[in-house]
Amino acid sequence: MDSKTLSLYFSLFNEIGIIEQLGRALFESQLPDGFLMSHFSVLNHLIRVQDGQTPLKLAQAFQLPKTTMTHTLSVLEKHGLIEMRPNPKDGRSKCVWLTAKGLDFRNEAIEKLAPFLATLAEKFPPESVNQLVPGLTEIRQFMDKQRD
Amino acid sequence: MDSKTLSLYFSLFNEIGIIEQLGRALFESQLPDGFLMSHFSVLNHLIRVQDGQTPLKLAQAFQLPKTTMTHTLSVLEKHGLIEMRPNPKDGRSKCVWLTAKGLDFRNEAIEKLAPFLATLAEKFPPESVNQLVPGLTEIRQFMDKQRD
DNA sequence: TGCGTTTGGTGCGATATCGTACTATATAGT
DNA sequence: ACTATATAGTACGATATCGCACCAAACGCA
Repeated sequence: MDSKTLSLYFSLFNEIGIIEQLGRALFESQLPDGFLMSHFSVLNHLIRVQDGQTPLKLAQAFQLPKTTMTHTLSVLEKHGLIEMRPNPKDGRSKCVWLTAKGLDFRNEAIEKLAPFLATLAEKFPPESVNQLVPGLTEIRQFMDKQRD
Repeated sequence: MDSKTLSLYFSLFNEIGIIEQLGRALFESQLPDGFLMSHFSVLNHLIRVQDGQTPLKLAQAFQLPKTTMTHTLSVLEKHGLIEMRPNPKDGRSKCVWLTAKGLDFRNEAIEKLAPFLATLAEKFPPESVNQLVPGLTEIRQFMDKQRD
C-alpha cells in the first residue's frame, strides 16, 4: 500500500476519532454532573435492544472488558437507574433491568441533545447524512466481523 | 425535529462511536505493552503538525484538559519518546520535542497497522473511502467551530 | 513601577478503564 | 455420579482521565 493510500485510511479513522471526542464532550456536558457517556450508553442500549440482558452480553455488545461493565452497572444501580436480578436460567449470572428512573434519565438526556442536533441539521440536512451513514455502517460491520 | 430524523443523526454518532472503539482496541493491540492510543496520538501529532509545541497547544488540539496532557507527556518523557525543554518565549511554558526514539515508535506503530488497513482496503477500496472522508471532515470542522 | 488579573503548568483527589486472579456455578466427558 | 474444564461475575491493583486548587510568570493598566 503506497503512502498516499495509507494516509487516506488513516485520515478516515482520524476524522472519526475527533468527531467521537467532540461529540462525547458535548454530550457529557448535557448530562447531570457525575454521569458519563458510558452510563448513558448502557441505558440507551437496554431500551434500543432489550431489557433483562446479562452483564456479559452488555460487555460484549460494547466491546468492553467484563470488569468495566461491572463497574458501570454498579454506578447505575447505586443511582437507581437499573436493577440487577438473579438470572433464573443460570445461577452464576444476573439480569439487568431498567427502572422508571433510568428510562426518564435516558429520555431527558436525549431531549437535551436535541438543540445541538437541530443546529447540525441546518448545516447537514438529513439527505446528506443519509448518504454518509450507510458507508459507516458497512465499515462498522466489517470491523465487527474482523474481531474474531 | 421528528423522531425519525432524530434517530438518523443519532445513528450517525452511534456508528462513529462504535468504529472509534473497535479501531482503538485494534490499534492498541498493536502497540507495545503499556502504551495507549493517547500516547501514539501525541507523537503522531508532533510529526504531522509540528515539533516544539507547548503542552497547552497540544491539549487544545486534542480537546483535552491540561492535566490529562501533563500526565500523557510525563509518560512519553519517562520512556524517552519526547523531550521537554523550557520555552524561550515564555518562562511559564515548555516546549515538547520528539526524540529519535519517539519517531521510531510512531513509525513502527504505523507499520504494524498496515496489515489491517490492507484488509480493510480489499473490502472498501480507496475510491469508496474517498467518498466518505470529505463528509466526515465537514462535520468535524463544523463541530470544531461550535465549541466556542 | 506597582498591582490586580490572566495564563501555563502541575499537585492532588475522585472516578473510569483495564488486566489478572479468584470464586461459584455450569457443562462435558467418562 | 464424578471429575476436569469452561464460564459469569467480582475483588483488587495499576494506569488514565478529569476537575479543582495552587504557584509562578506574564500581562494590563494606572
